Amino acid sequence: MPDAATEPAKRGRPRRGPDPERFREIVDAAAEVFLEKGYSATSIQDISDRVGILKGSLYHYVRSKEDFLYRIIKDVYDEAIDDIRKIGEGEQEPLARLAAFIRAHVRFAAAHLTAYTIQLREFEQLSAERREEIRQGGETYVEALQAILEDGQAAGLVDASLQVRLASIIITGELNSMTRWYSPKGSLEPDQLADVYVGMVLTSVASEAAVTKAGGVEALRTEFALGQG
Amino acid sequence: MPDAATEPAKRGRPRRGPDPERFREIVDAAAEVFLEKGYSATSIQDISDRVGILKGSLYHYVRSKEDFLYRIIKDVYDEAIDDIRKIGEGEQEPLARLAAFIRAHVRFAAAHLTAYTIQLREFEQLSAERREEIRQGGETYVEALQAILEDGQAAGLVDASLQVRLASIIITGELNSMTRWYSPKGSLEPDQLADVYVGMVLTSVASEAAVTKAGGVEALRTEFALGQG
Amino acid sequence: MPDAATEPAKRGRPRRGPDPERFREIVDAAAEVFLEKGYSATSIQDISDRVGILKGSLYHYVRSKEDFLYRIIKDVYDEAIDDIRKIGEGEQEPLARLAAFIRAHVRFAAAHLTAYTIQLREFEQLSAERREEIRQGGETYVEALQAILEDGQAAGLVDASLQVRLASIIITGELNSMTRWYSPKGSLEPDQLADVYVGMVLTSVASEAAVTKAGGVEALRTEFALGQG
Amino acid sequence: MPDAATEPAKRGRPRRGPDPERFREIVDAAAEVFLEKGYSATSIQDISDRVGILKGSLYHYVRSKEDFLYRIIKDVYDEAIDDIRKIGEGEQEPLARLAAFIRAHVRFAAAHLTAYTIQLREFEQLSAERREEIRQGGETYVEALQAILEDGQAAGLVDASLQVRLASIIITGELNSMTRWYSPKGSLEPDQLADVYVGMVLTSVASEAAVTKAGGVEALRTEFALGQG
DNA sequence: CATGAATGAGATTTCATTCAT
DNA sequence: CATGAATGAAATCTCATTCAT
Repeated sequence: MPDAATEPAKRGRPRRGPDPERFREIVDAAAEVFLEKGYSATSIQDISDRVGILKGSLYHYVRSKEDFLYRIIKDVYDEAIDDIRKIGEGEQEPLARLAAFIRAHVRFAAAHLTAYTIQLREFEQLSAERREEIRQGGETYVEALQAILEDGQAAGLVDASLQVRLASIIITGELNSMTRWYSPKGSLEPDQLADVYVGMVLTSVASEAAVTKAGGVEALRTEFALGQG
Repeated sequence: MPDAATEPAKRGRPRRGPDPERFREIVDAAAEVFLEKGYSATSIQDISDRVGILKGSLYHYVRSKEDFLYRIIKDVYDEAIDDIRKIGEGEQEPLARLAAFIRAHVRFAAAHLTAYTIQLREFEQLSAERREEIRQGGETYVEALQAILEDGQAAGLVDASLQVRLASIIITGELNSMTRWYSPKGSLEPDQLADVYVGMVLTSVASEAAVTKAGGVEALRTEFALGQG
Repeated sequence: MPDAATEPAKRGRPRRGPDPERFREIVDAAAEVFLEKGYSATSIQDISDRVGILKGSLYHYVRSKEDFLYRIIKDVYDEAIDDIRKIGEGEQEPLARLAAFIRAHVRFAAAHLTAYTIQLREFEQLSAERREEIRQGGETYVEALQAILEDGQAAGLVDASLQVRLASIIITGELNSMTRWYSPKGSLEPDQLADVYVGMVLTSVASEAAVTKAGGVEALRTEFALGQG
Repeated sequence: MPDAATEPAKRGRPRRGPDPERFREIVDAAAEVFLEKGYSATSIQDISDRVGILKGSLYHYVRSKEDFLYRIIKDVYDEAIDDIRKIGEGEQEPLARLAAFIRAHVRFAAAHLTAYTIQLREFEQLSAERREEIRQGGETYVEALQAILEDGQAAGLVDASLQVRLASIIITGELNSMTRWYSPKGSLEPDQLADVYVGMVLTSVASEAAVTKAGGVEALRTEFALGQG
């Protein structure tokens, strides 16, 4: 995976590549502006203003405006994929795994709020080839969720009549929608938000047996909570 | 609400403005393109190409590109507000009202998929004044939802420990996220989707009492379903 | 031969196409500047200045700077090909055909001096696809010349030991080089120049027999001359 | 001839300038690229890529892009002038001198193909001062040729009715056009090509007397040939 | 010598908008 | 109403050149 596509401005032979810290600084500036104005409505000028550099100078780091978007999205995407893989490696119980999945997602989205939001909003603005390349990343959130729900059904803990694929899509949308309003500057900590999500999602799919086992819906709703932040 | 801004090209002589059908046709074309490419990434050319007209000609119908966006959003927004007002006027029982609210939302979003999606995605691209003007429309979805949930808590049917404001935001996001994947061309009918949403949302907020009353979570999950479409 | 490639700015459906006279005016202006400064050294600004228009306005007529070059070259090329085809349709005698070919070439180059010069100089600046497309035009000057010389050898009028292919290339270069210095503003008429070319080229390839038949080299050198202009 | 302009980076301290071999290497790289893409279409990047160096580094050798062009052209030009001077110093007979001139030209062009081609094509891209400076080099090819032809007419060996100035220009164009197709990689040796040129050019200007003296055109055409290479 | 960051100017192209016909 | 030419501003990108390290 040499990823030559954005290896900033590698044309000829030499080039150790530019200072990676500076590069990150610049990509982060781009991300901020993309978040505020939207990718298409952002000009290269906007980015260079944010960095405090002339617009032409940005092309030291990147070959096109789209490269910025690509970098931002590729990076979160790769990390997100890693994250998914690790989830529930310990947990065997499906509802516990579901809870862990949700919490991981909320934490991740909160930790990479800017980039993750951009990925959700602007993915379609990437060129077809790059969209394809990134999508190959493998298993998606939806698929991972679906697998957990299926395990849950097999274990009798998830409502057997649930349309698992559809539910996964709905839950994913529910979780992702936090990017539309969540701010790290607010008083709501990621883990507190995760507690709420976990409670709502679990009860929205739990089987009768799961509810009973937990001692009722309200009990189930707090069973996997971390408590006050 | 004089709304002169987009009253298509009313200037100078006593003109009744252009053929309203043609106008709708053109605004719909604009909406299609905005949906496909995003507002900022759409050029006036793109729209005129879709209509089969030269770009200069569009200015007979509209005074600026933003007018298209405004028209599209204003129209759905107004209809949506009307819709909300009607909800549950009959229903007195909070969970029934919640179910009705959800169903109405799904139906509405499905019926106005393009415009509603654009409203969600591109609202921020409107000028500050127009955003302001539109927002004055009144009570939002979130507030309406919140009111229902509060009634539910008062009636002991919604989990008393639920953070109602937060839950309303989450549920709204969950419902709105259907615009990211739902297609009227698929085999899933709006009412079928609503059934699923209703089941998941209701159980995600229901109190112990509500569950018991319904005869268990699974029962509650289908209590307000319309059944097969 | 729809030739959509430069059909000026046809994006959507409609478009009868712009005023062809204005288009020609603009392409001619571009040709002038290309001739003076060279294609690569010419900016779109240079062209628009020459036309007396803003640079952006040029994109009404053309989709890229290269389109100008393409138009210029394609047009002369097509006419040149037509020209070649007609040559010597009457003449049966090889040396007469050779003389006619040379005269036609000189007249053509003089008549289309700007465009023909650009074609010779800047052909390589076209994109690979366009070069390919144009080359398909068919038989080239060199091939046409070669055919005439071969006929001449068969008839014993061209030196049998001549390397016909090589001679054709050399003669073509000799003829084309007039674009490097010829000016219609000078006192040398195209037909006078053609007389000189005809005399020099014919004697440079003539067989012993041809010379004898003409009554000597000097006689041969004037045999196909039109005389004073 | 102080020529400080490109005396590679001699400023400030007592420096002998950079390694001349490295300098030549770099200028040669520039020449290659100029030949392939044309001077104006070549970027400093292109050159530095070819050398395998970063573009900023080129400015250790040269003060501007034009300096490369100047170096290349100046060098061939100077050598070419030297070459002309030597021609025919031995030969007294005009046709022999003409043959020697042609052979020398072909050899020279073949030996310095890249630089000579660039000189022909890109001379006009030099600044006015540098063009002037170089032209002062003295007598040009055309003038040298013209002198030979005039001697030939005086000796009765060149067609008396020939417009000598015009013929010189034509022959020069004929010879120079070899740069448009000749390749040292092909099987045609410079001397073989020179044989052909000599034969064609001599018969194209020879007087009746010269032909008779040689024993016919065909004989004249091979009289000064070196034969198979 | 070479690097790599940056500059500043300019190149090509796009695009919303206007307007005479 | 529609056209098509044009505007004027801005957007993306290129590039020769400089310079501290």
